[in-house]
Amino acid sequence: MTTPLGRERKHLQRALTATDASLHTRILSDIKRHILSGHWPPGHRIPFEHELATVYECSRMTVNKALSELARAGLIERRRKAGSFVCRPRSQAAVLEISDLKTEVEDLGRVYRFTRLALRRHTATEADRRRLGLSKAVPILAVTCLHLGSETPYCFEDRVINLAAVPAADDEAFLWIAPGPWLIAHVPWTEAEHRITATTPDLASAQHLAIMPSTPCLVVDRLTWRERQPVTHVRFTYPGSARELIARFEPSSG
Amino acid sequence: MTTPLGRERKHLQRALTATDASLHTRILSDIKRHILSGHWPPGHRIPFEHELATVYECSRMTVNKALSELARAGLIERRRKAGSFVCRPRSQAAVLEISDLKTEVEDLGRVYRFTRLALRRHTATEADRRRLGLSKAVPILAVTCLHLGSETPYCFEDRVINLAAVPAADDEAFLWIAPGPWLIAHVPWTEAEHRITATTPDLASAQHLAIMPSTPCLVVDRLTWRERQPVTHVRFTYPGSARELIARFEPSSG
DNA sequence: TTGCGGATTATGTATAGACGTAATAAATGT
DNA sequence: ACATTTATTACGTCTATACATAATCCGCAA
Repeated sequence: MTTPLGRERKHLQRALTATDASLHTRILSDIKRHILSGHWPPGHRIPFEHELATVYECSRMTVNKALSELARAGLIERRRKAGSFVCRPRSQAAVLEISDLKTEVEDLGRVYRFTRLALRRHTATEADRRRLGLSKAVPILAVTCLHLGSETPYCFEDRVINLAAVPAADDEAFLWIAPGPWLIAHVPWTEAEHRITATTPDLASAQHLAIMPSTPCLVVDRLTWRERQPVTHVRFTYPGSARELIARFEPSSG
Repeated sequence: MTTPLGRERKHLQRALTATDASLHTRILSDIKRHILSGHWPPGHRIPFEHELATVYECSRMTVNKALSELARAGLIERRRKAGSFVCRPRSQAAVLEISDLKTEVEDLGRVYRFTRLALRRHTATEADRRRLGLSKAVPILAVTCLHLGSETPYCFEDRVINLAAVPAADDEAFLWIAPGPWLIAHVPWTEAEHRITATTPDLASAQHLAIMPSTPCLVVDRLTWRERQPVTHVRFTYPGSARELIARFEPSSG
């Protein structure tokens, strides 16, 4: 029977579940398993909150916590009165982990080193403004760097920094710390947009990377904002052979 | 004063908050704003749950819901007894939205069409097994397609499907529906790994795309599993000029 | 000074109940 | 037959409380 016994029942549940973490975690992974295995196909209505609460002998709030997380993860869709339904998989999405270059190079088992090439402070030219999506001629800092793996050119970095957004960058020479890590440490939180293309390198890149101008290169453009204010634009040019961007996608973070 | 007035106080709160959604949503976005603006820098301890509960005149559970979400989003870190702290930004990560090719082409304002080229059913060769990460010689389906934008070659698709994982694919000719959309509709949920590289195209790709073999191409390799079982491997080859992968990153989904 | 043990405290999990909200289904009137 | 109202239902939010858990703080002793 389902007489409400409160705390007493909770302890019973604990004893039975044992090994696993919390109850709502267990409910969550149970449902996730049903969905991932295909046992509950897209469109299938999963049991109501009160039904699951009865099955797991817990309160509706506990079930709600599990279902809410599944909804935020995009595995289920919840509709009032109707119930909760398994979503159809999203258009393929992938989380592209773009760690910093040091980690990247060292993951390949090579020794990381970078050299700062040019560093120039000036007011934004038309080209700079276009790169940053700015209309005003703010002061900017232009930096170029070469990143090496075991003394072999690995990546050419061409960056402009909006000094109006990051005044502190003006006091930095970027000889001991690369612009990327420095910015991460000094600009609290950012939004970013990445553009990934395959092209032949421009002359400067080809020269610094010591490759033929016809070598296909992977070019990653990153524009970073903070509170809608453009902070920095950077172009990374990798010789196509040197680099693979790897992205993983799983339905949920669990 | 902070006399507990329960429901009465809740209605007062509603009146004050008005415009916005739910209380825990408002608490969440308030805190997020503090972090994104840099007002609360990384490492900063945000107010305790009970403090926020007092400020917002609500119960601790409501604050808990907001803080839990922020923790799951990676904006804050929570430590028992110590409190909740603003995280330092993750190594740059980006959500790469790889929608289906139809949408992709139509977003460029062109008319989508695809043609199926070859379709062959056979047991997995050594090369196929390597592509899928299989050790056994299962039956597979090999398909090649050409995707066009306004009758211009846009992308060459070279795919193998593990028929042991998706037997139903054997009855499909892929003349009216492309393999990608068909699989999404028939394989419920999947994990995937993407590899993105820049290279010169192989002969078949260059020929079908009607480009010079020296043209830099963006190559996207996608390996898809379901419950750890390899489902399909596909290689998309885009002429570098035709394609940009765009990825956006924000600290949280909100 | 250093190491250990207990008190303190913030978060983590769960509950039972309440009311709001939106969408469906049923009953009703035209 | 169709439109409109009403009732039902399941999710959404919030409360007040309880106890678990783990880390820190503090005092005491070696």
